[in-house]
Amino acid sequence: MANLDQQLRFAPVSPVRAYERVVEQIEAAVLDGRLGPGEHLPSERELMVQFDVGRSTIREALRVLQSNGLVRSRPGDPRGPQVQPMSSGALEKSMTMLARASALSLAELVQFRMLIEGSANQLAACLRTPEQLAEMEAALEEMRAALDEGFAEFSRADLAFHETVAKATGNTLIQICGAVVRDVVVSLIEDKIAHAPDSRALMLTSLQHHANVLDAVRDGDGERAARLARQSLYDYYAEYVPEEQRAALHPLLY
Amino acid sequence: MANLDQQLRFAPVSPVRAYERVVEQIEAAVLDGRLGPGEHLPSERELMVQFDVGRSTIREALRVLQSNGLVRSRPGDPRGPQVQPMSSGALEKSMTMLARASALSLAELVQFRMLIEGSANQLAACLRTPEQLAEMEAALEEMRAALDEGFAEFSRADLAFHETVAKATGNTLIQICGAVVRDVVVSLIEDKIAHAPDSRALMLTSLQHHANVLDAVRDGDGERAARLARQSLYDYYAEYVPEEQRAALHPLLY
DNA sequence: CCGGTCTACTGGTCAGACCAGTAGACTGTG
DNA sequence: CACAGTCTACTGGTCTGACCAGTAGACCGG
Repeated sequence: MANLDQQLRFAPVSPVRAYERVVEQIEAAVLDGRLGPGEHLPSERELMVQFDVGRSTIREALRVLQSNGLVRSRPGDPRGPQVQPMSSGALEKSMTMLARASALSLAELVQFRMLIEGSANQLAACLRTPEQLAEMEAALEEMRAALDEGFAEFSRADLAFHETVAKATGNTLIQICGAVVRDVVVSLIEDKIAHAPDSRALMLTSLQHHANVLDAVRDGDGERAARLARQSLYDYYAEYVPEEQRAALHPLLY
Repeated sequence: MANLDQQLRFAPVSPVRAYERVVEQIEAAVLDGRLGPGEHLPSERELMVQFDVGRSTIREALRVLQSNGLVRSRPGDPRGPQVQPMSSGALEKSMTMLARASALSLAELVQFRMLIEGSANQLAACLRTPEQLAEMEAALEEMRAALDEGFAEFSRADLAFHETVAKATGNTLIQICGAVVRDVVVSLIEDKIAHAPDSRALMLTSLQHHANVLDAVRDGDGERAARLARQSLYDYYAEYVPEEQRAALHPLLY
């Protein structure tokens, strides 16, 4: 009896639906490479005889696969559903969902962004190619040009700059996490900044900060790039973070 | 005509399917908090009159939502599909997929993990409460106790230790991203390590590394904790990263 | 060679049916 | 009164069969 309590614990059993079996098989075929990007699955009516299930079952399976970005159905295509090239779209979507739904405080988001973008700049400073450096210079120039076109335009150019840096790291996860957390932070805060009394002054100091970071990247000084990037994020957002949570951001400024 | 070429570029038009509209609406309701975890949607037959579509359309929408982890349908439940608490399951799944399809290299994953866990230790060193420090000590003790219970058990204790550190940062995103990337990295590599000729030696050095990191955390020395954490991850995983990609990890070791 | 028509398919949607499973009301019993 | 069993009115899972709009490719007339 002690055995039954301590060792022989059973897991709850859940019925396996037919459409899940279909998903599994197709998923496995794609992941094993038996079905490469660009290739086509049989039509729904053909799949339904191969799997020996009804069309609705096939369709539900295809819906799941489609929402995971593995296949795409196009009405009228006589070749059937097409296997899509691997993309990080699903990852980005689920990450955005989590960030938007789990009631994250601004402090957490800014802290995370400081973490990601700091390291991104550090890596970019050490790993960038000359072409990538040129892209960053161009992105900074875009920001300067957007100064007179209003805050919205400037903000777009700002995001583009950060994206260029992220791309230079060569790390997909940094790009995705960076993009997601940037979008969420901006969406939480843009109104307040746009209506700030001296938004032009804000833009100017922001531009200067970006220029300083880019200098460090140009010099290949990863540590300085990271420090400056974190510091400028802090300067930009700290005032919107409740004072009692602001201390959590300080350990990242060394 | 120059106008048409340079400015008036049209985007490809894609028909919006009915089930997508249904997904959008329910998704929005969940994200806005109008529908909280644990609450129930109307039954499929009820939804089908509310949205004025057929049942198959409703079902395909629910399949998508279910595959994204937002709702769960249970046959026979008279209350209808239930909204699920937010979980990182979908995120983990899509990241695992990408990794298995080799759209994510091990180098990227390890690099990202070094980044996250380095900063996590840095924050934990500065922000931890005495209780959290005690939890980490306990987790390390668990690892020591697991030394003789085989590699699988040791690995579990290892992951638990990292989770404790992540929790001490107080940052949800760090916890989630950390957990996901840890799981993915481990699942990619565990066989190779478990069958290593001297897995006990590996465990011993790993234990020592963790103890060193914990020392730094105890001292409140964030920078040292970060450096040690990154270094030990590098030492642990570098040999499995193809040599030509290993250089991308070095900028994080300063 | 080329623009239009035709045809045989595709996926998207709907209606209706059946089944197995569930929760909660109902029942008869002690 | 308490409680085990039955009943009932639902639920979601699946299948069938139908219709429509859209597409690709064959076919055709110029």
